[in-house]
Amino acid sequence: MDTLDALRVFIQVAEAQSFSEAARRGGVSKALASKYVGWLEERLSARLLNRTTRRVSLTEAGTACLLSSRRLLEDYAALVEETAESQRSARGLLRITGPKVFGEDVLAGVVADFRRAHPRIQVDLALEERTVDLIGEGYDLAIRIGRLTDSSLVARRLVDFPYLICAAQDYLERRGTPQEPAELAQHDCIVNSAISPTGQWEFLIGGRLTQVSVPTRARATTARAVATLVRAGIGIGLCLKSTVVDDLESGALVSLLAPFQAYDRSVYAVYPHRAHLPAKVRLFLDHLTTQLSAPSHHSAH
Amino acid sequence: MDTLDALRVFIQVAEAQSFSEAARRGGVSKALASKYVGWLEERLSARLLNRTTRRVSLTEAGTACLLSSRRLLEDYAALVEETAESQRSARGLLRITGPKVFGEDVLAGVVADFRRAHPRIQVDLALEERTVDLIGEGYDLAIRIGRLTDSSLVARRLVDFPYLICAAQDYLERRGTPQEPAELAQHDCIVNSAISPTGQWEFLIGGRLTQVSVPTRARATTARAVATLVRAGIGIGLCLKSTVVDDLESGALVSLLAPFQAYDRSVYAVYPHRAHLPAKVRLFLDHLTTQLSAPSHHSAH
DNA sequence: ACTCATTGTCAATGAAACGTCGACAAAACT
DNA sequence: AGTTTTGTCGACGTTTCATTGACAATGAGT
Repeated sequence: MDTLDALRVFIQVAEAQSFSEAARRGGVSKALASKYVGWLEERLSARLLNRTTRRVSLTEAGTACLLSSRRLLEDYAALVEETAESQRSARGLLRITGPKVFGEDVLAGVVADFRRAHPRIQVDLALEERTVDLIGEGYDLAIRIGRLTDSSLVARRLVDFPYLICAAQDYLERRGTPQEPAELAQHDCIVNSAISPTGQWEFLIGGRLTQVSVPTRARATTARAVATLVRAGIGIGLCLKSTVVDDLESGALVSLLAPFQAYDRSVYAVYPHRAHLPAKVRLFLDHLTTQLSAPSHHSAH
Repeated sequence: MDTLDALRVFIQVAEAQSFSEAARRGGVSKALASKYVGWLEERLSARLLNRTTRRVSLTEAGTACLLSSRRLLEDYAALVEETAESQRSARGLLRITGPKVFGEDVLAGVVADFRRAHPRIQVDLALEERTVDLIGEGYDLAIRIGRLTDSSLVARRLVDFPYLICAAQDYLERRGTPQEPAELAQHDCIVNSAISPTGQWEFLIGGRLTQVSVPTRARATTARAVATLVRAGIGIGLCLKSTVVDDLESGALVSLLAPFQAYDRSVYAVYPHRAHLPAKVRLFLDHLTTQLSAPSHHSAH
């Protein structure tokens, strides 16, 4: 028995001066209208309407209640509207957190674009390596790269970053082709320091994810730089697929150790809950998705 | 599922920053608190609280909603208080209707007394012979004399006015004692024009209420005047018992036709409903009861 | 005065919630 | 690693819901 519904019915009855008429207008049975008013009267310990079978009139308490009720319902409507507005409107502060490198290389650009499209949404982009507590620190969205730990949060995969172990054809002719990760120890490797700061590569060996230390011949901080070094025949590199796909087709580069290859990163957007996503978050997610599927951004990281 | 209850729970959860804590304070199960908030969110199509199993924090929509909710609940409390006040307080306008003669003789005095006791209650005393429509015309109370027609209204008997057919001892010695109402035709009768304007008396004959026309020797407008005429031996009169009780004891007057006697009037207070009687009405009813049981008023009518 | 339609309420009834319990996974603390 | 506490979910028995039809009271139209 909802108090607000009861007030609504009471107002309608008072205005129509009739239970039957009010019931017809309000789409309820007259018995229910009677019950609602009776319930309200019981709750307020006051008779609101005097009624015979033919006539309905307000008591003094009813008159007072009628005025207050109208105001109260208006206030409630305002509450609903206000809440819906802050839910629906493309404004307010959008707090995003993400890893530093990806943030600087990609997110910053996306955010700048987004702000042009939605100038009334303030964006607060916090780039930190640690995994922040979304809810505890009040973030709307986190960008995470790699595999996610289970949690009560919702993750949406934005874009995949498939990697391949590659080497130039002439390098392999000179040094041979490794058949297992362990054989990399006899090779020269080119390490992307952004994703392998410790000089280790991830492999799937015997069904287990294993870190393998590789001899670092060269380092680079971007996927494109690594690809360039690999093409030059300096060594074997863990390459972002999109940067070397043409070389693989032409045969200049060769993919190695495919069965063991495990380093596949994806970019996830993580947010607190799926239902009733605020407009500002939804808009940014859409923006992020379209921007990241555009190939122009694949070069980074 | 009461919207206001849901808002209350939501506020408590937001303030306690915890469902469990809020549930403990509010005396509900934590499962229910969770449901209330969920229901509210569904209703507002907005997530109000972000929550993990350990932390609860307000969303932007939740912040907006929290402020509005507090105001709304305060307004509702004010509504309840206001209504209760207009119900409970000894003030406002009290509209009373009643018959003219009784009103002038008795009610006016009672009302004057009442106004001294409760100066903040305005009394509107409408004296009309017709039976007014309490509810249609917005009266709080009607004073009715005699038998009441059945209705949806509530009647409270305030005081009885028992009547007796009486004659003086010496009149009966001269003219004989009637044994049946029909024999009154051979007698002289004294009629109270206030209660028998057509010169008819009411008798119970053979179990049926019957109007009997009596020969009118004299008329008077008050019960006391009738009693005086009867004492003087002018004729037989329908006397208010309280005016002649002393004469009956002394033997100066004799009661006649007691088995047929039917004219017994009572004063009733009639009001729309029993439950939740407003204070002003209840106070006046109490006042009326005590004033009318005081013997000083029995003389009139 | 009599009929007749309409009013507000009540009792009965099947349907749909309500609120609690126990269980569960996630998270924080020891 | 073990333990406690958190928010949520599913299931269950109970309560309340909202409709229906019946009823007395009432007023309008003969």
